[in-house]
Order: sequence, then structure tokens, then C-alpha cells
Amino acid sequence: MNIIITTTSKEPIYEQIKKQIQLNILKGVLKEGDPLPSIRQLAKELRVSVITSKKSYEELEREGYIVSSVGRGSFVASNTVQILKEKQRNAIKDKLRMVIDEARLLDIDLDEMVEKIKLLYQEAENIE
Amino acid sequence: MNIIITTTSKEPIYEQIKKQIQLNILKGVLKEGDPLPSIRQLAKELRVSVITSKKSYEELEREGYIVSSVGRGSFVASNTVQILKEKQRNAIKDKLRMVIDEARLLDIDLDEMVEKIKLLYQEAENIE
Amino acid sequence: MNIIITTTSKEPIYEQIKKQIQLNILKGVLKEGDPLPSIRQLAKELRVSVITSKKSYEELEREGYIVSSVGRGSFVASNTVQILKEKQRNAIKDKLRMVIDEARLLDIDLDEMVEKIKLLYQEAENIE
Amino acid sequence: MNIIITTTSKEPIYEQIKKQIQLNILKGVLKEGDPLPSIRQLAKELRVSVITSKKSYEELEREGYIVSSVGRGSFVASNTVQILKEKQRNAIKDKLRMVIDEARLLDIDLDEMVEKIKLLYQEAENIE
DNA sequence: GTGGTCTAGACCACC
DNA sequence: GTGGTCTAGACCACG
Repeated sequence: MNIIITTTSKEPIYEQIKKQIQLNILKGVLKEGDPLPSIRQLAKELRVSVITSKKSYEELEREGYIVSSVGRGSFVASNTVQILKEKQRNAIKDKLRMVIDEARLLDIDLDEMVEKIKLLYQEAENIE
Repeated sequence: MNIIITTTSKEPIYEQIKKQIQLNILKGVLKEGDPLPSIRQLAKELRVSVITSKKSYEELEREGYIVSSVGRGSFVASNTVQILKEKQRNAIKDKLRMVIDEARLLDIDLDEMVEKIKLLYQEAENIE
Repeated sequence: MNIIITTTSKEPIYEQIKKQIQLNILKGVLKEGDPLPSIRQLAKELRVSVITSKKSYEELEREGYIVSSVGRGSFVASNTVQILKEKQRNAIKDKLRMVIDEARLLDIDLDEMVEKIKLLYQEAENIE
Repeated sequence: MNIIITTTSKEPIYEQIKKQIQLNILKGVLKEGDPLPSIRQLAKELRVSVITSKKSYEELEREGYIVSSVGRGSFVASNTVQILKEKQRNAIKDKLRMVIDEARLLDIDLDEMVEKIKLLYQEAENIE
């Protein structure tokens, strides 16, 4: 699992870690039941305060993506992929709704929007 | 011009004010050259500190939406609405790009995305 | 005499008026002894507060460029052109000194600076 | 890094601080990635309000000289010195253009201007 | 500890 | 009256 932190970003470090772990679960790099690196090890690798890595795990656990137990470590929870996908799809819908609201204010109609999306999809596939 | 601020929101107050004034300019409620309420008057109306209303105006001026001058007040900038709309269109494209990147991770293909957009457009028009 | 005010500028209006009157004297449009428009007339023409036009004249008088007398009006002082030219030459030297100080910090040497000036002179002559 | 502020100057304090930090970055006294004093520490040292030192840092960040992040502090931005130097070179050109415009009004021709510059360069080098 | 936001005062130059 | 600068406090999230 690779996690990249950019300290220059305005996004909190713990949030960056959290998102990238979610991503790894989503992409199947981390499977249900898989062990995660210990808080201390992760902190060391990322050169981050233990407080920070701890906070990431805490949030992930609170939201049901991982389970931790003292002395044993942290593991990807079961059903995580399902829950995650569902949540993310909802999140995407919300973000899309906001983008559309803005677009409509600028008189961008449905057709233009669809065209934009097609272009951006192509663009994304070419990069990949 | 109506401005509504919610102090419970995580979004800074000055950002809320700024966005709503931008909106009014883009929608044409505020036209080029129109005077804005003085920072003190606005602060009074919204029951916020003068510093807060001032910060909103500062950012709006820096981004070219308004011009302020001592002794005269603040006014909607001229020759800008078109330029600003262009800027915002670019901003929308960037946001859309991010949404699409996320969507692709969830294996949402182009067709599904287009369908989602159509639905959301309809939804938005019905609300209006 | 033509005076153009830009209310969007951060330069105070009275300062803009003052500078342009000086300019007119320097260019010979206004000659020594020539009458200036009355404070009220100027304010009316420029659509400016009388306080503002008054302030311009006050400063010009304090610095010796014009003389005013109650009931008679304001006139360009004698020796004004000489004083003005001398002052302006000094002002230019000071500004040039500041520009050079900045240039040296960016490792722009004398030759490069001279070349820049030659180019800008050419440019200015072409516009004219 | 030494910062000297003069409260008697008409130039705002935050502007003085900003300029001197810019200078230190451009001269290489502060290198990319170097930490800057915290806004509170700087405020204490210079005996100004935290708001004032903060405003300096805010503008420096907006213009790309530094990056700040909550909980970590402020640092000189990376990959920027070259870009910033370029920007400043453009700024110098603009200032030079304005000086030349004024000079031409006083019938100072190119040769005289070049001579002035040579003198001022010599002068500046002798002071150093 | 750090920076980000917010408050309630103040003085100034400009109009 | 206006906006621009400055002060001395405060609370928050982040590390």
C-alpha cells in the first residue's frame, strides 16, 4: 500500500491518510480482513506524528471501515467495500448536484454539460 | 439583495457573504457600477463584525468582482461579468474533472454518469 | 485644459487633479499668470466634491505652483515651470534609484538595464 | 533574518514586513523549504499585533512566496524562486516604463537617461 | 505548539 | 459618511 502525503496541501494530513486507505480498500489493494500497518509503523513511514496516524484510524473505525483491537492491531472490516461504494456513490451524486447547480447559474444547459462530461471522460481515459 | 448566513455552518462567514454577493453579480441582480452596502452597514445588518464583512469585500475586490475606494464606498466592477463567467466555467470544469476521477474509481462508466446528470438536471428544474 | 479622473484608482482624486494640473503647467498648456478655473467650476466639471477640488488647489498653493486670492481666483505662479521641472527631475532621480536598487537585487547589471531603457524609449516613441 | 519596521513611515507595517521577507527569499537568505518564525513569535519580536504579522504572511502566501499550514507553521515555498524572480523582473520593467514616461515629459532624452542610470549604478556599488 | 476565524473596539485619510 | 490599518483579546482544528 502506497500513501503519499503533501504537507503543502490545505487538506489535513489525517484526512489525506484516511482517504488513501479508503481508496486502497476500494481498489482491492486492501481486502476485507487484511491487517493494516500499526499506528506507530505508519507514522514512522509517513514521517508523521503518531497522533496524526491515530486520528486517521480512529475516524476509519468510527465510520465502520476498519476494526482495531488493543494488542492485535487494525484490520479491514467486513462489508467495507460494499458500504464504501454505497457511500461514495452518494457522495458523488451530492458533488454532481452542486456542480450542476453552479452550472445552471452560468446558463450551461444539459446538452453542454453532457458534452463536457464526454470530453472529460475521454481525457481521463487517455491519461490512464 | 438578500444575504443569509448560518453561523452553525463550517464554512467561514466571510466566505458565505462572498459567495452570495458573487452569485448576485453573476445572476445580474447586481449590475456593473451598482453600489454595495458599506462594510459597516452590511456588518450591522448581518450582525457580524466589521472585520468579517470587510474580509468578504477584500476578497471580492482581489478577484475582480468589485472595486472599493476610501470615502466613496464599494461598487460592482465594470466590464467583468463576462470575464468572471468565463472564470467560473473553468472552475466548473475542474470540479467536474474531480468528480469524474472519483466516479471512474467506482466503475461508474460514461453512460451511467450521463444518466445521473440528466436526472439531476430534471430534479433541479423541478425545484425551481 | 483636460483633466480625467478615474474613480476606480486607488490614487486619491485630489492627487489626480493636482498631478494633471502640474502636467498642464509643465507642458505649457497653462502658462505663468494664467487663471485656473474656480474651485466650484472645476468641481462641477469633474463631478467632484468642492472639498476635493479645494484640496487640490490648497496643495498646489502650499507647494508654490499657484497663487489664490479671495474674490479673484487662482493663477499659475511665476517661476512655476522652473521649480516644477527641477522638482520633477529630482523625483525621477529618486524613482530611478529605487528601481535600480530593486534591479541589482535581481542581478540585473548595468548593461541589461541600459538595454531595457533603450527598448522602452523606442516603445514609447512608437506609441506617441 | 532581520526585520526592521518603522512605525513612523506611511507604508503599512504589514507591507514592510512582507517586503523584507520577500527580499530575504530573493537574496537567498531564506531558502526553499526553510521555516519562517510563527506569526505569534514574529509579532512578539517586532512588537506588533498578531493580526499584522498574519496579514504579511497571508499576502506572501497568496503571492506564492510561502506556504502555511495549521499545526505546522509557515515555510518558504519550493520551486518558486526562479518564477518569483521572473515576476519581479516584469514588475521592474513596468516601473521603469512609468519613470521613462515621466522623463519624456521633461524632455529628458535617451542619452541623458542612460547617463543618469550609469551614475546611479556606480553610486549604488560604492555604497555597497 | 501552529495557523484560521471572529469579535469589539480604535485612529487615519479621503469625500 | 467611506474604506484602510492596527490593536488586544478569544475559540477552533490540526500536529
